[in-house]
Amino acid sequence: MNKRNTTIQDIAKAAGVSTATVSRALSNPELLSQTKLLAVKEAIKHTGYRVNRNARNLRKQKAAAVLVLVPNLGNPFFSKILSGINKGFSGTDYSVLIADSESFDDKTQRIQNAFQDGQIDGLISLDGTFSENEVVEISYDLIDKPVVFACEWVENTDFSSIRSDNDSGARLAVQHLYNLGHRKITHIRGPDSNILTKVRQAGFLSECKKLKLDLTNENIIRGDFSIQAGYAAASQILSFSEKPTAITCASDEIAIGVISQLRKAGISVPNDISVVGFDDIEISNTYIPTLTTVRQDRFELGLSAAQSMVKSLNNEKSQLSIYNKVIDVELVVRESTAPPPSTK
Amino acid sequence: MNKRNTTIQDIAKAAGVSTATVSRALSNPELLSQTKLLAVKEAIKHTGYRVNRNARNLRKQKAAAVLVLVPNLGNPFFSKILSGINKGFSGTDYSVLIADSESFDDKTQRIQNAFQDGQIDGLISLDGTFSENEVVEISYDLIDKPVVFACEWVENTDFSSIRSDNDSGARLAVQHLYNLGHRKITHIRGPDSNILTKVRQAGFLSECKKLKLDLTNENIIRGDFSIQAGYAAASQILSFSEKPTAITCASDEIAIGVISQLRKAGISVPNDISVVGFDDIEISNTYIPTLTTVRQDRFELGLSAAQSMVKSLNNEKSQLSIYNKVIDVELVVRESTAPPPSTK
DNA sequence: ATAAAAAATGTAATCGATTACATTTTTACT
DNA sequence: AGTAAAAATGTAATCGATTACATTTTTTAT
Repeated sequence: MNKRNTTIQDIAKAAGVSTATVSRALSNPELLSQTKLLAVKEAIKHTGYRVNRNARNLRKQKAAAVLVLVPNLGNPFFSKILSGINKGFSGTDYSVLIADSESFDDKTQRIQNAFQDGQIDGLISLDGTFSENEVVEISYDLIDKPVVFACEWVENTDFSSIRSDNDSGARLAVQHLYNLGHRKITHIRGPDSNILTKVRQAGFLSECKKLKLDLTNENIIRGDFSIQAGYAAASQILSFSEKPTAITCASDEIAIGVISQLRKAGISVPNDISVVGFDDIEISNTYIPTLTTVRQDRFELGLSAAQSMVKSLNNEKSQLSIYNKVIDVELVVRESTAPPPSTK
Repeated sequence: MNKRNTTIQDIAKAAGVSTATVSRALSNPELLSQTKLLAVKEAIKHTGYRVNRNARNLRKQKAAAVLVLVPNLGNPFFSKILSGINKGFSGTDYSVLIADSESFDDKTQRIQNAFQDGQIDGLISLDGTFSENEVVEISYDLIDKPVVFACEWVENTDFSSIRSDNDSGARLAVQHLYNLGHRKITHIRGPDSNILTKVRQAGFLSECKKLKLDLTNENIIRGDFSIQAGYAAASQILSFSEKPTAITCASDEIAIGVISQLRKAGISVPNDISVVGFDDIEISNTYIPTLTTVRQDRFELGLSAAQSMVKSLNNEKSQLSIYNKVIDVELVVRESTAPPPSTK
């Protein structure tokens, strides 16, 4: 029942070599002669030996784990990214620890602790809402430790980052509506503090200007990424003297909220108003109406982030290099957009 | 830049005590005199010392981590459970590792490895699809190590398990439809191998019998939990000579797929056919029509699983005890159900 | 054939905390 | 006051792998 673990000593004895040789067989097999290597491999196979991670990590001063910081685990948007991250680490020795920003008061404290405890070698953050102070805190402690932002990021910092082409996404949505004949378009933005909000709104406004569309303060409605924000935005829109003929949203959830609320007020999507989402979450293809949206490849986002982290982690000697990658987005045209009523 | 870590030795020196005393201050403060305890605490605060997990774990032969096995991370259903699990471990010393059953060929191998490498102290599985052989494999290696199944489970085994009251859920759906006047109800079940499929179907059939409803082989349609399965099931139903007036589904996703497909064939939900889902995922409250469904408290499921795991983990000496918990479900009545057309 | 260089292997220190066991100090009781 | 019991503290071995350094063996070049 309480059999002592098989250790490197046992293997050494069984194979008739020293512990150093066994260790080398494990991590630098090219240093060994065929004979000894074979003997060690044989002994390992025979005993079913497995290295003790704690011992290795203690000696190597590593954790063999990375922390993934998720803004809100309950939000299905992130799980697909996680899935990609997991994929990116499968086949490596690294474990993936997951932490939910929401579940602790002081996330930088949490990150620092994890690093200082030797629990993690790197950080992948899907959460871009760090204040300047917080950035300093994690940078200071993470000297020599890689940090990668995925999906969201922090402006004016030099952390690695993998992101979607949010600007193009916002523009594609506007272009699509413009081509359908829409001239009065409202954008429902995400939460104020969010970088995605900023970039998508900028893309929206810039494209509107380029197309010479009139812009008033009714062109932007504040929200957050939730369905509830969509409800609220719809109510606002209903109060406008001159309603827009089309809406672009900073997320699919907003879009769904808007559609559902407009419908309650007797306004049909897309017959009366067209709606474009952002993200292409699972449901968008099945919602009624199916949602025209800008697809972000979330799995790829996670996968790339993991891969760039692995690269950084292996790059022991050289100073940390910054990887940046922008992933293409794609406009998926479905039922929620149509020409504006007047042109019918 | 490369400052040596602060160790227990440094603290001992600073506080004028032995390393044993420092260690005790960390894990058994009640053994120490006020004076020494204070001195140690002071030194720790002053230096910002943090224990090295690898060293502690090596010595204690622990991992201070648990593995959560998720059938498919990309599926939003699980993220809320994960969130609960995370919550359950916050405030403890344990880290949560997440693995995706889908991402490796041999999941028991993966689990065994994690245990043998000393990477984990326990396993929480959201995945109940283990063959007899696989169960033996994990049981054998996990002697003394806690395993908790959450949401799904494996029959005829004595692992701890936290689950929803699936039987009641299935019955509640049937009762609700019966009360509305429905007499011909079809159930769309989940994937064959899944325990939830089995239990929900049994609940459905048993309740139908209790209510003296006629049952033919058209009362059960095979599927899996996906939207696509809903599509397929809808097509089958359309081919029935005598269509049901109501449908209960093994998941909300199925329900959404069914509704969307029926609608394409010109059949309205709930006017022509009523549909009840299972789970109450995020979208169910916003889908058009909003979905009548059986709510599972997924966060609670995860939280309970984590808590029972923590209990087992702390219960060092005593033999492993089995915790079982059944969590109540609740019928949430929304727009997708109505009396059958004939009674209008 | 021999010296020098390169490759292979071994010895033992090391990573940092925990804890069995030994020792000292304090408390309780006669 | 004196002794036994209890509490507090210390010493040093230990967990299991890695690696600096030392030593031996093999290869290469003259």
